[in-house]
Amino acid sequence: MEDVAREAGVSMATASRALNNGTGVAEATRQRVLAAAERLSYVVSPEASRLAGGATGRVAVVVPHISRWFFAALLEGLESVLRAAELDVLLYHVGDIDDRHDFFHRLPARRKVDAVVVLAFPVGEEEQRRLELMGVTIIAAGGQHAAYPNVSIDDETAGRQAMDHLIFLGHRRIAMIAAVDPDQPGELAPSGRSNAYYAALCDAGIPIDDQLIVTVDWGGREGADAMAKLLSQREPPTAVYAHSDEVALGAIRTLRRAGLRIPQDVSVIGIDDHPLAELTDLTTVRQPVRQQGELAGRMLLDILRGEETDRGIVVPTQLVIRGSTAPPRS
Amino acid sequence: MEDVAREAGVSMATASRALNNGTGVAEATRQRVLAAAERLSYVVSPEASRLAGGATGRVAVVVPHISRWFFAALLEGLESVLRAAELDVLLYHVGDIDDRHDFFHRLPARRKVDAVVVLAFPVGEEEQRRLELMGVTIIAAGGQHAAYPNVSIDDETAGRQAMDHLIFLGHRRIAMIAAVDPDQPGELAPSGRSNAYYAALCDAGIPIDDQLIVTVDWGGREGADAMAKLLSQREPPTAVYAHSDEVALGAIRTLRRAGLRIPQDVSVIGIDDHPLAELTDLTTVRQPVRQQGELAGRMLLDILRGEETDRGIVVPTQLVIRGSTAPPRS
DNA sequence: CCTACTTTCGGAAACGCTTCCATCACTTCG
DNA sequence: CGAAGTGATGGAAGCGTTTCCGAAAGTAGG
Repeated sequence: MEDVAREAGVSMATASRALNNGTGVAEATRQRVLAAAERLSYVVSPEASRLAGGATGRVAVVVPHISRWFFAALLEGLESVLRAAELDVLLYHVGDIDDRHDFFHRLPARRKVDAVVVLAFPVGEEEQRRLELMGVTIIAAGGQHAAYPNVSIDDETAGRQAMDHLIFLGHRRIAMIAAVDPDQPGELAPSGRSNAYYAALCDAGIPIDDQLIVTVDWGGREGADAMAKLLSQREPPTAVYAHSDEVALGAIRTLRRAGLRIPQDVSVIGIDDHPLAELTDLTTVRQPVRQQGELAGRMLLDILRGEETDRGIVVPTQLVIRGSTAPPRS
Repeated sequence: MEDVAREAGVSMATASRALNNGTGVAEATRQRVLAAAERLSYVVSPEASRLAGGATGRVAVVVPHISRWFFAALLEGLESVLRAAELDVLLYHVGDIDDRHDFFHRLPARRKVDAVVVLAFPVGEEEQRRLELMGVTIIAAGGQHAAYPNVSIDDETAGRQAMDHLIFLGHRRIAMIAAVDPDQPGELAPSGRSNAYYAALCDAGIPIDDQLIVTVDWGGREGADAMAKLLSQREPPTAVYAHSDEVALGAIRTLRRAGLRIPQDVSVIGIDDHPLAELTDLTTVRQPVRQQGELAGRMLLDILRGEETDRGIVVPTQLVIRGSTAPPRS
């Protein structure tokens, strides 16, 4: 930086101010400094900057399951805008509850980041307070947490879109395969996707049959198992509403093995619009995942800059009708 | 740290040495310092440490496509061991060639990491030299780059396992859908998976028909298109060897739409053993993806510690026979 | 008992930046 | 025309470590 200052003919103090968009620097001077920095292809040392009281230029992203498409896509979107803003992304995978505790226990002590973005999993009150107390910004994406700024879909609306489609087609015996994340207890409160099931059925005047509701751990194989359970009943459903595409795909596999045709014998609908949903001709409710990541990134940028911003964005979902749903055989 | 030094009754210099496993510190003194640090729950400031010449405790992971299962799984494995070793993971998504150039252009200037792990994509000679020159360790995972330490599968062997299975079943008219990454040109050299096709056919005395080879961009939809192209020929194949499961899944979708049954009319085999391969009953060649990430992490740790280590691990692949392959109709 | 080493440890100088405070050249108003 | 602002700039003190170098203390050999 010394070189830059000299090149621009100013002091280090001024150079620093210019580089950090600080106030009290004549526009002309700033341009001169910026030009000099460019010429010398200079970049501030984050270490020194942070040490001297500046920002780290780093944000931590906490994600429960990297290898699941949903999280990866969210991450991809987030990373793209963060990187464009010259921020570095620190990745933290918190698989189970222990990891999670560990993360929230450690990070604060080190103060390595300016902010943390939590991808689609609940953060306890205490954990949140702990972070906020030390001035780390925190935002969420892909899950609804009224507690802090976040962007997500409206799970209940998405669920309704799926359920209403099934009901509109004429189905009355509709099963639900609810998925929960085994590693992330806490949000066991009734999820929006489940509520949608009850509400839709209620509005349509269809009685609720507990037998038609199966709750499993999140995943394709689990979805397959759930479907098997559903098929073992006296009066199997004519349609299945799965909380996610992966689960739906699992259900379809079981149905196929059972010799049932889709959608002639049983209709199946999922949520997410996983890339493979298109390939497998699965009807689903699309949510713009990458976009949620991007929006979260922009929101974070705004907050970091101290600008006003929406503290709760809900992105729309949309029914995508493909070949896995049809009216029930009459 | 000052507090710790005082608490232990030594100077800061000694405290620092003790904390960093440096030499020239009496064992008793070291224990005293460590105890004091523990008592005060002290952790070194990474910023200050780095600024003064220590290591950053950070490693950059460069990945071309976060949201593809393969890369995400690799990343997950890598992250797990790196994190266990107290290293932080900086994530860099380099989508296209520009990003990539940008990355290699910028990172060195910042010196923010101790090492960089390149996930499954080629790095140019010059780029490599640039990194090595400045003392950043570099290793690769998920792709074969003899240039530096790496862990991967043997693509040719994997391809042979797939092809040999098809040939063993009696297929002679076998198509190949080769996949290339549109964003990462450079490795256009014949891939191991393609070589396997030629070699297997050659060994079996089956003539090669160029019409049966289609090269497409990587992806399910592209696989579907490729299959359509294959089906538009006078004499379509009885089996399809796809370079990856996603491509295979795309091919299957086209086959289904064309009213062809799998595996009775056409056999399809992929490579990777994507989680959805199991759900869709796709025969494939499994490669341990997460494990490759973990091995790469360990290898990096060894190198960083200055220990001897294998500089080229090849993990085995394995044929997984499911329902998408069968002998051809005679 | 003295000299020449070998260990162990403390002093202090970086490391590259931010920011408080003082300085200085102008404006502006009475 | 002078006093009181106002905005731009420079000087210098940290920020929390690591590491070079010299000093002190202990060991061994002569």
